[in-house]
Amino acid sequence: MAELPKHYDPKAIEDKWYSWWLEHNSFHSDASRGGAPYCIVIPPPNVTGILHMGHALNNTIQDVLTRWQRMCGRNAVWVPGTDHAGIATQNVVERALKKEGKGRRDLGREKFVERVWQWRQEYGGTIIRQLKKLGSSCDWQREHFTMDADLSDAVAEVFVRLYDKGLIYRGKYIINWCPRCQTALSDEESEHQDTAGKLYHLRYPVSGVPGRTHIVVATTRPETMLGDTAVAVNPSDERYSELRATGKVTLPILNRELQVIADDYVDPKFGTGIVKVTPAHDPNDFAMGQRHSLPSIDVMTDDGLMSAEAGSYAGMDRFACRKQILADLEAAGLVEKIDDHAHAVGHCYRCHTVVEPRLSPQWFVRMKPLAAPALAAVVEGRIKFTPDRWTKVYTEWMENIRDWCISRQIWWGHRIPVFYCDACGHQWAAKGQPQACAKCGAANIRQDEDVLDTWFSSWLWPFSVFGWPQPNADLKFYYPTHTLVTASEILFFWVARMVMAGCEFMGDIPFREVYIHGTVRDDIGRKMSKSLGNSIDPVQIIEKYSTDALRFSLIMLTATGQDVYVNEEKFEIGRNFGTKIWNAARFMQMQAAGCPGALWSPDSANAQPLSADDQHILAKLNECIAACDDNLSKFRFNDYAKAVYEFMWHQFCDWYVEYSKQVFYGDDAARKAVVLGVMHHCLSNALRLLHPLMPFLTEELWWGMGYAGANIEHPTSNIEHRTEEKSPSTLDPRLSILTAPWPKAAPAALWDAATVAHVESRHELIGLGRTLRADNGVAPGQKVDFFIKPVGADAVPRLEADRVNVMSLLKAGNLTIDPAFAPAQAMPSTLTPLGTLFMSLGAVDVAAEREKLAKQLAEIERNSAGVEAKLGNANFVGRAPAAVVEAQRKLLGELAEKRAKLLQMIEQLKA
RNA sequence: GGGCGAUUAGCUCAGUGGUAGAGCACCUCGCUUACACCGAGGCUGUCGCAGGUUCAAAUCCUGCAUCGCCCA
Repeated sequence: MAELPKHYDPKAIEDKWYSWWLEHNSFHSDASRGGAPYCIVIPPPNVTGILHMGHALNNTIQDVLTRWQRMCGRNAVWVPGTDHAGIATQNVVERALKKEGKGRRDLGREKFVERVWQWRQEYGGTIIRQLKKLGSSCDWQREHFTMDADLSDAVAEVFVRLYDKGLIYRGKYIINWCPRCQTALSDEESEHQDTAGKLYHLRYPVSGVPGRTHIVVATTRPETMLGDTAVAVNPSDERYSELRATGKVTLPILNRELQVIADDYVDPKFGTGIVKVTPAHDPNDFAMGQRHSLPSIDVMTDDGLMSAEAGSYAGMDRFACRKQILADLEAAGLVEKIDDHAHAVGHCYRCHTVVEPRLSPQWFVRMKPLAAPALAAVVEGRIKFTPDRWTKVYTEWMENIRDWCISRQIWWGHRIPVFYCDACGHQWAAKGQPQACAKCGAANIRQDEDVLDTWFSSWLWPFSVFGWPQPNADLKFYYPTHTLVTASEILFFWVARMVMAGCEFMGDIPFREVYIHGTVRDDIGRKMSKSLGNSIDPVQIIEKYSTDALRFSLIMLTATGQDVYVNEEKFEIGRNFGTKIWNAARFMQMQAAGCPGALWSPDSANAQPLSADDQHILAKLNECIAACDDNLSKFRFNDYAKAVYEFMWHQFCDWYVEYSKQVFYGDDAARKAVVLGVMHHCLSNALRLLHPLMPFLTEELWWGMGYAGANIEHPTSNIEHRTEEKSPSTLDPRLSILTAPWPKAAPAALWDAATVAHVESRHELIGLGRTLRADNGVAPGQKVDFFIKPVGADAVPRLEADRVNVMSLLKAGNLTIDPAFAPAQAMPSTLTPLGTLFMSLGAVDVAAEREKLAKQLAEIERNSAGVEAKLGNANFVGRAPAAVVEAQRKLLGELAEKRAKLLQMIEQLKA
């Protein structure tokens, strides 16, 4: 039996187990296996993406849930895949083309799309490889891509259905235009950023109103004035009644006459109460334009330059034009003033270029009818959000839903399945490639040039991955899925729309619960981003600290639904914990040689009596199991992680392993077998509890400690570590910890509550004794004598039973337990729940000891006074619950007792 | 402008009505035969501010401040 290295070395081990799992397709779920399904579909990462901390957190959580449910016996599946990220991917390939001196139009649509596919074959697998590195137990046999044939079929099916239902329409509306990507964006894809801009107050010349030479309008985008077709005032605003009646307003520079309209939209209290109206470049102005039949003049081109409509500014960049127009207006004395003005400016979510609100013909989905059932699903509680506050965000968005612009002027994506007949003008939507007009039969047809928003395929993900629209067993078994795990950023983009699609096309919700986790930030709270250079690469963390460490640390730090602040050193938490467990296992392995024969197990509980410490650790294990179940079911992942950490590190290693040394270093073979058996029981349970978080270390030890046998409660005594020297390919995959049963609470008959409480008190006594040592400068290795004056005679037997433990952990040379003990000389002492503890020292600093005790006495008297005041308050005694009053009375009694003892101890110091 | 969240130990955060907690950092001591990626001990808080409800408030209510996010 080779001794294990002191430090756990994850490198070889993590790759080894992941390959082993893959080799046996261990993550695969089959509907035909039946059972209770548990299903998660991954938020498909962008195919151009590389793993960042947000992914690491998101996918660790999904993996924790999947592994947990799998161990609980559910038929669990986690469906992975990527989305085709239309704009982002097209951008990447266009950039590559540019290096060759070419543009996409040089290639033509067909060749370009081919080129994108080629790119995806070569580079599109990065994020998937990284998800594997993260230990994700995805069913890789079910990996999907939104551009795959079957998922594309689902997209076409959905489009045609909505089109035929009249829920898809094409029209000219104000949309968000990205001049760099040269495509329309949905409202959600335009990210508003607070920008310190200017509010320009411009004078427009007026004639026909006595005493008025001009009006003043304010705008943040002066270049759009070239598209003004009116000015507007509030109908109730008397200041401008004359202007409306007889005034003529002229647009400066272009000298176009502007209509003067009255509209309730105008706020008379804002600015001068008069606004310029540019129907082609502002959504509100567009609406006013519709109401007043105003002409719309688009003064820009697709690439953000000024168009021919901009007169002499034609061909200028929009921001250069802004400067020039201001200069020209200034020269003409038409700038009244310029104020600083903070406002939110839309930016393209893919390239961060300033978005231009612009009139453009696009395809839209009518959302109101789709939103109604999706809203009801959440309001009626069929879908639950965690944290709950997102419910409100969701419902408010649904209630104020706006139509969804789904067309994009790019080539990479699902082409809109709408066809036009040049012969008869018929327009229709169809799946596949029709050869002739559906109406007149003419062959002269063409397909719409635009492609669909990527989210138009993602919103179908929870059922398209199961083969919809083809009816099949998978769809029936796995849908609705169970849990959706995502960050808040895509609540509207994706989550809300999936609910709509599920309700519309499946007639049922897509998932039952949505867990929304926080954003990963750097340690001063900034979002991690490449441009800030503050991102921590999870792959590098894995290299340095291991996957298990990354996962554990990340989860440990993530309070439910709150943002996570990370810096590199925080990943030491997970690494150190892994090493701690590794060494505990190593310790057990070392003791195993001295313990031949049958070990204790819960089934053989009657064969050997359990000591107080055995009972205590078993009770703690039970608490830990309960805490894990409770916290996991409430998405409190950090509390789940803490529960295992606390049990393994503090209860198991700090106390139980320390106590056990006295047994192992002695010669009571029966006791050894009990203690080692209890340890195996604890470790085998803890490994299983920890497996969802640290899949690799736990699998390694599962086999290494011999738990992977048929009966995990009876590990063989010849524990053998199967590390590098044994190829896992010889191992039976059915025995993997992956499907080992999730721990269940043990029968409470294994321990006695009073005994467990006593052990807690003993822990406290030992802690206080160690403080005595430290306070009095006793070196850690030095043995000193201790004396306990127990609280009562009945405590004596228990303390006698504790003698070995107390002596070893206090490094006591001698321990005297005596209810009548009175120190013959000055001794440092302290009150413990089990009695007064004295420490023998040659020379005692009486003054210091007295000062310490006096401090304690003062504290107790202060507390007593507080409690007495409470109990003296008739209102408290009368109105507080009886149990609370009783507790205070008891407390007062205890304080009085302590006080008496302290006084006695101070008295004894004088001796 | 509207909404949401945060404000507790130097840092990151738990704690939702009954005598303030964890991890990390820091300080002291110790390489004791599982582990220095360790062990033992210690220090640190008028729980953002101001009112209110209550016998009792970090916790509930109101207002304010600061920071962050979302939506206009």
